[in-house]
Amino acid sequence: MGRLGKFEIKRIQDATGRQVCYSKRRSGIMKKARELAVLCDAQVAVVVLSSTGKHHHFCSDGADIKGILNRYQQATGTSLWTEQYEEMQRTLSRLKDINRNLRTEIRQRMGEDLDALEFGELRGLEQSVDAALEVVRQRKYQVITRQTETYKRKVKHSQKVYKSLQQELGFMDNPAFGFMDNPMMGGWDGVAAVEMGGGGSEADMYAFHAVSSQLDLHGMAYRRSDCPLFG
Amino acid sequence: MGRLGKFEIKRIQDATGRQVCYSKRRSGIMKKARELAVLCDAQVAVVVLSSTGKHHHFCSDGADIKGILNRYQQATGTSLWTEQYEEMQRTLSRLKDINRNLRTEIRQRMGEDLDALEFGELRGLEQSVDAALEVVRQRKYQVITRQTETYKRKVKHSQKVYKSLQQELGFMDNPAFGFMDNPMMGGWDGVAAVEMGGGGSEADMYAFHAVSSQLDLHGMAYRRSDCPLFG
DNA sequence: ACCTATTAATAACA
DNA sequence: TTGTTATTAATAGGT
Repeated sequence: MGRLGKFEIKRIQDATGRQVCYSKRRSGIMKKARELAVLCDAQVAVVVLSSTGKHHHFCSDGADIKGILNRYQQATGTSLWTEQYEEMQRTLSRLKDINRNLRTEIRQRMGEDLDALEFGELRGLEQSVDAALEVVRQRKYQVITRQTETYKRKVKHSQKVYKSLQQELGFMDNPAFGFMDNPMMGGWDGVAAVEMGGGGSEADMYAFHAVSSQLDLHGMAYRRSDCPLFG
Repeated sequence: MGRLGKFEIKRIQDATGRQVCYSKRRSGIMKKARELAVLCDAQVAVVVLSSTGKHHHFCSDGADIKGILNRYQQATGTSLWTEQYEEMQRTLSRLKDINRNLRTEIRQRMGEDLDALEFGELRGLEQSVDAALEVVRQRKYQVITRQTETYKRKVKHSQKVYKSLQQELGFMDNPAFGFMDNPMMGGWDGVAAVEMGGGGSEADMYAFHAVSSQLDLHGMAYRRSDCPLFG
């Protein structure tokens, strides 16, 4: 159709001509799409992206592109995004399973939900918890020892600095500036006394926050019914 | 176009005529789509769903519908499925965070990775593990006690049955059929001896399988780069 | 499917 | 861009 007899379907070289052709044929195809949809009671979606970055689309009647494409992939089995989606669903439910199991293990290690365990499992759990307790105790004493030694070193250093200062300033013989020896009543033992003594309200101040606070899991559930694709 | 002068664009009532029209116009629009794509160097996607359940689509050059629609939603800001996808991504990474934290807690309760804990946290952990150990021990003894009592009852019952059988058969005075009292050397104490004694290879048979076997988490990582949509 | 009368689309031009 | 027009392309209805 057109003025001249011959007309090849190949990329139009002239940019202007190509642009004009794009405009006219685009409106043409959209019109055809609408006619097809109305005449034949079909759902039609057309998406066009020009090489210059413009975009246009047509979509039959009241439906939206999303809906048509959903029906399309449902009808064809073609996967536009369903595959992705379902793989993620699987990953999600695996993660949730793992989560549940991890929680069960933690509860059991805390002495809860033991009813499901056989005697042998209970025995194993006891041994494991016992061993862990020993390791934690060792670590605690290691930490307290290190802290105490650091403190001792600091005190020693302060003493040293203070004494050399005294010497420099010539106050060596004034007893009012003397440095008290062992100001906290014996370093390690002092801290150990705090740690051991007075089980009660003070002990609660050291509640195991750093770990248990990691358990905020509210709002995590991802239900399939939340997803419009599968509503 | 056609034989008659007038031609309204409205749903064709005759089913056969509608079907014929669908065929012809569908191929027509596909042809137009291809011509538009080639002549004007554009990307064109057409999806048609007939009312009878058939489906057809056209897609320019080498690109696939998925690609064109991706570019389309990128160009327009329209969200065909990106929103869904990103929400799931968020959920996934939340779950993975939670998972990591749960593992950390378990490891700490097993006496591993304690380096990150402050003294106060270590103290809390020790107390928690200690309390759990006590609960597990109690439960173990409860189970062993119940098992032992069940066993005792069974033995008593067997004895009873055996004795009444002896009476019925008139073998009361034959010492060869006497029932041994306490055949396993003292019920509860006997089982307790098994539980307590000989720490070594026997103890490993009761390894804590039921719990630690829940920790198979391989292949869980979901990397964003796995997704062609965002490749 | 194939024809063909007719209308619709559109290439070239303004 | 938009409009006009000569031509070809699409296609309704019939076979």
